[in-house]
Amino acid sequence: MSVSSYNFSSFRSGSVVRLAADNSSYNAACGGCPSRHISLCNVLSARDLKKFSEIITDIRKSAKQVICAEGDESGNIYNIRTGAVRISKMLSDGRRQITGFLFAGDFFGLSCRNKYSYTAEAITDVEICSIPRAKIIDSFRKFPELGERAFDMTRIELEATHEQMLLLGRKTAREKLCSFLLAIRGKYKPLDQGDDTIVDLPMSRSDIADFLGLTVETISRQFTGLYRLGHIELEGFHKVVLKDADALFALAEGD
Amino acid sequence: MSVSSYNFSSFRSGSVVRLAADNSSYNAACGGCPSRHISLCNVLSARDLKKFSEIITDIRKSAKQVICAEGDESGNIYNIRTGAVRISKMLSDGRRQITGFLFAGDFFGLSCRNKYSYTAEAITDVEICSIPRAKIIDSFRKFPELGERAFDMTRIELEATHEQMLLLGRKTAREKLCSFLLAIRGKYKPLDQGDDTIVDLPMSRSDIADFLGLTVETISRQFTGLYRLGHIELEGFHKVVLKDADALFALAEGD
DNA sequence: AGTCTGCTTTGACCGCTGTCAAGTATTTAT
DNA sequence: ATAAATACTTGACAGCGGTCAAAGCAGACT
Repeated sequence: MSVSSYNFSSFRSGSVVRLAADNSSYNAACGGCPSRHISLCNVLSARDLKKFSEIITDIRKSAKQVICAEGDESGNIYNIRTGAVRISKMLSDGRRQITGFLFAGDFFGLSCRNKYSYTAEAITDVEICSIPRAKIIDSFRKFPELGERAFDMTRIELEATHEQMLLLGRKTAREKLCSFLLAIRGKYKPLDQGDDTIVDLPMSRSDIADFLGLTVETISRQFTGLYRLGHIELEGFHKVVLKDADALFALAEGD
Repeated sequence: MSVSSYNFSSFRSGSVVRLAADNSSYNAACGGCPSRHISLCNVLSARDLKKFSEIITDIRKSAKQVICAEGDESGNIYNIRTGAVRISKMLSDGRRQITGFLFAGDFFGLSCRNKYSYTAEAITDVEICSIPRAKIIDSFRKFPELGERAFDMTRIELEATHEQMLLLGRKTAREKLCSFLLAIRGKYKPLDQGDDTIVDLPMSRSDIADFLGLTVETISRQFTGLYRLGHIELEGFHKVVLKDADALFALAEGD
């Protein structure tokens, strides 16, 4: 089964993705996990995974539900099996910054001490697994390769946030949207159709705005602008066809 | 010897901070290190530190010199012993985003794979130690507490970048500058003088602008604005007296 | 099917911050 | 010390993106 079977277009329907059990003896919680091969835990042997799975709780949330809230006691870390999640921070007057969109295989909740420093909400229906913080930190000691993998993933995330800071601080609205479309495309490598690439956007315009430091109206105008230039086409609100990725790439950095 | 002895006001002169050797038998490279107690390596025992110090090279750079450049092969990670460093990324047309200011005890260069994804430059004269990537990753395995400490520091940095994304995407110019002044104050806990707090800013106005996603002119106008409100006073370009930290705090979040 | 509700698009206008330019202060070099 | 270069401040003006308002669209629920 290939990775692309799990790109996020596959769960937009909200239906539950359930793999047929394979022939291994994994604990049910992890054995059938559709994101296992791209998750934190993919470094564990079958034997270690079974042990590891004992500390895991399965959770499902439907779209728009809160998974954890800024300020809550950060008792658990969460790993996404299917679906899309947004991570956000708010100012007291309601201004919101989305700091990341997370998908199958991504985890969150580790970069906090006592309290979550951000809110995580389900964008689509999601399946996630929850792991007590104290226990996963134990696991990092028990299974050093797991700790290394978590560290690696954290470093990759840190690099991505640096790129996003460049975007937020220095790019124009058009550059921001082009960068975003390409980043989403790159991250989930959706199927190519001819020369065009179709990108699924499970999040709303307002989510995109709050991710890029813009308003909904500006996002909408930029989508229209790119359409008029012939670089994209819109199929409903949540699908974008990239007609000319090279042009988008050029626009993304102001060249 | 307290941490505050090493707050960054102490090296603004550019003079070399050198501690009297203590009575231990540390290797010279690390034994006299003025940032040892706040650095990565502070978790190592005297014995382990001695071993660890064998892979370290001391480096000095004077202000404005490049330590490593975006795109260079990322062979080393760097730890700051004294001085201030700026980390930045650039767009092809020269627009720059500073993603962080680093000081004694901070390290950089780990969150990259083959190439550095950012440029690091000395703001003041600096003393840094350089450690080959491959060897420090080895050390993480040999001294697990060192790896955990690096992981912890990386997670703290990641949380800070989330806060900075909120600032870049959603705060006004005034809110950005107030947040910045308070963050610098909080980070280095400089000496209080009466009720006022004096904050040292080794970086230029243009560095501050590129850190906050603004222009030099806007930074300058905001400094003047805060001065006219009576919340700060300027002592030369590189010292700010916070006359009313509470007011700044309120302004930092738009309350 | 039809209505409702929330999401998205579009338009008109405004204001914050950027741009350009000139003048002042500070640092560096001689 | 003096001169030159660099850094900072201030002013006038412009424009990008925000705000406010209204209309179009799509999915949800009877």
